[in-house]
Amino acid sequence: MNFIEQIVEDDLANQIHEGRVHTRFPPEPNGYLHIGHAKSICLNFGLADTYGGQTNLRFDDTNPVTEDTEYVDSIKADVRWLGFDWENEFYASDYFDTLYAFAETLIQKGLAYVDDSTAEEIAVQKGNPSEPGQESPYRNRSVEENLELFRQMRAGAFGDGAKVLRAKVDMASPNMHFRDPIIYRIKHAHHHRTGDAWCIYPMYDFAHGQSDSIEKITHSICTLEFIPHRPLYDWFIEKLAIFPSKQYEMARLNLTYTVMSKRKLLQLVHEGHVTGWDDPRMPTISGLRRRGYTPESIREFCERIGVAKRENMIDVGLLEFCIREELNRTTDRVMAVLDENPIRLVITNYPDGQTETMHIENNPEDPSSGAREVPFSREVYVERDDFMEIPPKKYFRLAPGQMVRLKGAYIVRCDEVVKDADGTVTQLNCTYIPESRSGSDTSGINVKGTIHWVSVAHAKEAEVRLYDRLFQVEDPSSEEGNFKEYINPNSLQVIRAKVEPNLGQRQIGDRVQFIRKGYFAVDQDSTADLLVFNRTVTLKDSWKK
RNA sequence: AGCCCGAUAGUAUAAGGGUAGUACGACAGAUUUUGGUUCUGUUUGUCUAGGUUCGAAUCCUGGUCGGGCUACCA
Repeated sequence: MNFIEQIVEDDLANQIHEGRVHTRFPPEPNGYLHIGHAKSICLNFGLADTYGGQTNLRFDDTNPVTEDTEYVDSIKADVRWLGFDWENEFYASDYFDTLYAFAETLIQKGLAYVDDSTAEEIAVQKGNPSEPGQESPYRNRSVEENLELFRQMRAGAFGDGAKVLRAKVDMASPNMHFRDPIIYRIKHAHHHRTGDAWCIYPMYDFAHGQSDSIEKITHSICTLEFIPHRPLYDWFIEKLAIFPSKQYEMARLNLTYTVMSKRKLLQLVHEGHVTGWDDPRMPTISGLRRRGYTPESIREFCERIGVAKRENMIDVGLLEFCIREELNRTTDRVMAVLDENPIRLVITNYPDGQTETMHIENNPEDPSSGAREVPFSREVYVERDDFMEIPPKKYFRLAPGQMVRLKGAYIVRCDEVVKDADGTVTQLNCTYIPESRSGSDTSGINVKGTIHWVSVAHAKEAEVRLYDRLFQVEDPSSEEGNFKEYINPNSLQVIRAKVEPNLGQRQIGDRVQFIRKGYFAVDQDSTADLLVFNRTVTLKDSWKK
């Protein structure tokens, strides 16, 4: 049980809200969701699920300048894809009237004032953490004057930045957020939902907690950086005498070899370091989806990383473990030779022109998956990596004089190596053992190595995109200089490959295991003529030369 | 400097005063027609100094280290 669940159970035991649990997931629609959001989504929806509560999806859309419906749509699609359904779909902008009324209430109580100071002046007034701030010269305007001014602000009488509404709290507080925080600012900007109805917009601190309260949220979960905001959150709720939602903070997710801030991800997209928010190298939900990750694997990951207050850096290997674990159970095995120009293996004692149909099991982990037919003939492609002219001691693959099994077919022995003018190996002449046919092997020969292959006469061409980590260092954000200096220049390698003919039936999004190579998903760029595969993750490889 | 948060194997995360456990990783072995999977085993930990207590990872105090706070962003 994590500490949040502990709090919920305590509250339940104490009948805090008549045993009601109501959470919310509050994204700002100014970017795509990433794996860090998935942690929050799983926690919030998971809590409601575990304790019989509800979860609202609420867009925190109080800054029209950066927000857009494109993001609203992608966020909804991503949450659904992750497997969650919200009780209500709300927008902070739904509450603009209420929030405005709250502001007037505060003014009337003498707890807010209109300030004509500039941003710079306000910054100076705030002082610094070790010294108290100074009061604004406008701090003691009368209630009537403040009301009048605020109404004029709303009516559009002033330009952007001319005035702000500030809460009157405590300019000497050691908590900087208490030093008369700005709660409304003037922005003559078009809002993606309210259009031009407003020219003043509430700040986060004057919108989030109140929205929670309006929705009667019982447990409002956010990340650690909001801890200093909590006293303010409580202060507004107390002064406004509204439903007492409570805020709890957990550590955000950090993953090795990537960045997780929306600002940085936005840069990667806008500056073309990746192809878009859904680039398979991105830690976004849409990127992971395109990469071949499943919702189940992401939920499993979120389950395993836990929830706590200490800052953490999760090894991306754990995410990979989660997807391998699922794909191992669920995907068909197929053969693909991932080489631009693979080695041609010629079986000299196999009849020219003959084709045999091999029946190869789809998934040894799942007997119900059945078998498929794979054509075998005299010439097959094999991986360049599966041959070494001078092999090290424990090399189980092809080498002069060495025998291997061609997966699902015969055992062959390498007799002769053919090279081109540059000395590059182009062909291996082999002989096969006729009695070693898979499933009816009477040869009595035991080979250590089994390799995959694709019949030359039947092979289909495919494009394969091999992805590696986007960054070369574990924590790009903590390194010297700009994080972009640490982008991995080899994070994407696009190659042509030879694949089994029956792969032509696959649809976009389908996942397979290329035997001995990894898990791959059919990309949306696939056409009728050319399948495109994204490598989701490699297989574990315990072979060390 | 002031205030706030945190500290348990390499990485995460449990243990609510009573045997420090789990997962991932790493290493070793077994099985294997994927050097995959599976199975078995091994490895490594309570930041520090005091205090309270029969007993402290847990409670208290000081220190150390890490992080946050001084946007008309959220």
